[in-house]
Amino acid sequence: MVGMRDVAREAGVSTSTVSLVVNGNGYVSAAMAERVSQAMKRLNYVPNELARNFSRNETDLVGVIIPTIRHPFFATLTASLQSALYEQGMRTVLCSTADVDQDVSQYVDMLRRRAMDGIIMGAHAVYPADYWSSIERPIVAFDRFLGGSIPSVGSDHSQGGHLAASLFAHTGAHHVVEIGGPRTLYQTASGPRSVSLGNIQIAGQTTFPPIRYHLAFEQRLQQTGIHYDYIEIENVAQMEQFRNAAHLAFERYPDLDAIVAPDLAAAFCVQEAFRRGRAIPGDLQIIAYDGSYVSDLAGLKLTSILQDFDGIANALARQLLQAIPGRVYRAPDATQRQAGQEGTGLNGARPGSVPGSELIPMSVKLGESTRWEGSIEDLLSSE
Amino acid sequence: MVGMRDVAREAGVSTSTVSLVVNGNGYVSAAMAERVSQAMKRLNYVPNELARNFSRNETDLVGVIIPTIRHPFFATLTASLQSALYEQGMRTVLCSTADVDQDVSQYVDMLRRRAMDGIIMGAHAVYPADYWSSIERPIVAFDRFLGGSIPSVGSDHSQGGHLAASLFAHTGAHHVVEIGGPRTLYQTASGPRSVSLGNIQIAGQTTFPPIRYHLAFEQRLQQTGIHYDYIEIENVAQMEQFRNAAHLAFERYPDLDAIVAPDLAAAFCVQEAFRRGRAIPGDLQIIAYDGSYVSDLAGLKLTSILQDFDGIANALARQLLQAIPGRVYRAPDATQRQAGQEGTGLNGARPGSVPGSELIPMSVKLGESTRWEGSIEDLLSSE
DNA sequence: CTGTTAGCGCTTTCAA
DNA sequence: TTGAAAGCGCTAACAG
Repeated sequence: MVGMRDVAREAGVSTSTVSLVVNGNGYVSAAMAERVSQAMKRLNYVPNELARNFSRNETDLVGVIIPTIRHPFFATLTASLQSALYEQGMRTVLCSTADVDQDVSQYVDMLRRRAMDGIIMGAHAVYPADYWSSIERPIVAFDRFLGGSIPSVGSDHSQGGHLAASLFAHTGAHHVVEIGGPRTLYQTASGPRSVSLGNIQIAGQTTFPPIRYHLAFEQRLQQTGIHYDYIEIENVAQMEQFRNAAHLAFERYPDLDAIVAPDLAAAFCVQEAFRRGRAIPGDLQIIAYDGSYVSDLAGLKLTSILQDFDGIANALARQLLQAIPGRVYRAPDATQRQAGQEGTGLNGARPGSVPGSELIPMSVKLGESTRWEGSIEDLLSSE
Repeated sequence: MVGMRDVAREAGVSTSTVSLVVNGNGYVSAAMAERVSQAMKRLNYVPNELARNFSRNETDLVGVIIPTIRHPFFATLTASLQSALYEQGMRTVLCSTADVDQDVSQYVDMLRRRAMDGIIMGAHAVYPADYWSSIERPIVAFDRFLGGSIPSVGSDHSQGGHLAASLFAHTGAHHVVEIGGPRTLYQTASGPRSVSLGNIQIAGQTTFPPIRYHLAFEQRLQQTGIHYDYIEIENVAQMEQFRNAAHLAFERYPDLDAIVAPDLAAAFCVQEAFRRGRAIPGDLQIIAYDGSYVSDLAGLKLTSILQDFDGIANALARQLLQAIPGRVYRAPDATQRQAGQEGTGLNGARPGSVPGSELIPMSVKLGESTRWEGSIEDLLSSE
């Protein structure tokens, strides 16, 4: 293997000069640089990144922990993340826990051993807050609060919940069924505390922010007196559960006339509706929550509450880069920033109460599965 | 940072002994091992993987190059790949070219610089064969032939094409429309050679094996005298194109009564059909090719030609590991091997003509979008 | 601007 | 079974 010394010898310079040329940082005269470049070319020199990593004590690798890359939501988010990270000179190590049937700890250990420069944590895990804080390496959480000083980024789900409920409230829904994640995640940041799904309104943070969508949703429905029920999906990584939940919704609540569900579940609901001869949106309205491409495939264009995947990804990348010592976050082009926006943008971001946390605004894309004829602005102004 | 020397000092042994204990390979007395372990615990020692990588000249990282992780097909494949690689002690670096708007060469350079131990190449690239062979580092291709000695793994698409055509032939289709990838990839392994889509039958390899599906499909249809047309998708990474292709199929060929299409396109075809009041499968039959979960979401259960994602992933992982010097491939449990099998398994794998190449058998899952009432065995035995 | 030099933390012969 | 020691290839002071 031809190394720097060889190049240095060939060019008649020292290794440090070669290093400067390769990395293009320090001051090297043009002549010298040229001479070295020629030597590199002659010898077919390829820098050894392992040695470089070892020396710098960095890998430029970021672990992206998610439940499964199969799921369109996480696939879409991961695509945005990979792009945002790439712009910052970082590469993505895929860490989908359900796909490899592994605990999160495997990947955290890689972080500890410095195999990665940081981690974006977007999967469920059972560790107490001090597990995370004791790691003392760059970690940023997606849609969850891990512990004291670990930043968190996620969509503004209270806004999303409010939007969904408003749509139903203004289109004369009577019985809404919501399909969503496990209730065991209904906990406050101050410790595990189970929360009734009844009439209460939570103060403070939940450890699992998407739950705020449910709460806002519920609250808004109650204003209008719409009856609603909840169907729980235990494991987001198992697609079967989305189908089962959809089936259950129709079996258990024959009089339902409105559904909000993660778009995978929403797609199955469409199928159930077709099969049972329920007309959409005349007889039954459906809102897909998340807004991955699946909401476009489901037999008709679903109205959906969109997450701003690129916005989330950029925020995550920024938070992570800021947590890596010696790194600076370079903002992407303005043109790129807007790429994720589709449909109607709403409120600006509001800071969460956890340090470094960010809420990314959501938006609505009206499709064929709801009855609202006007614009979203119309809807909101009539609130 | 506490390193091996510290542990060695604490335990009163040499660093090499500590190394042996950490890696659990050499011969160390139980007492000594225990003493060292205690010391590690006391000092909270965490091995530095960068130093290890540097020393071993390995990273245990594999780059998975695909067009986009957004696409359900590649997401599913990547999930299987990640699992297969994890079992071999390798981690996955996500390299989706369209998501980061980068050329394949960026990732190949990483391979050259030893930032990864190998690459699985599943995206389109324009380089000549000698580009790939000159790299002289572990590379395995998915569904394409790159160059002389680079192994290739992919589904047996001629089988898939034959299956699809047989289904149509036996259910009285008259006008079949096929939606598929770019025709410019219709090249033989012996060099770029464009191939008419007319009546000819190709001898030899195409550089892009999925094309064989088209050829087999066409050939089988001709036996029955079924009229057919082809609609081309230029860029697989752009989902819009799938929708457009679906729309185009109905506009251009109003009398079509059968469609084969990648499942994303198939899903949009269902939507078009609904919108136009075409009854499925009575009036129009649809076969989804690939068989990712999308074929279950599309408003009804689509009949699909399935790729064996786990089978493909295991073969890719095996080929790659065998190409990495000093690595041995350990076969996964029998239970895991079958995980990917769904529907009806068919012919066994047939070796391709390129060294190290493998063809993974495909299968059929009958859904609601075709009219065949019997089993697949019935269908094939009536051939 | 360029060269000298001292590591980075671990693996791996080779001796003892 | 354990220890001593020589790197692995590059970076980054520091000196010139």
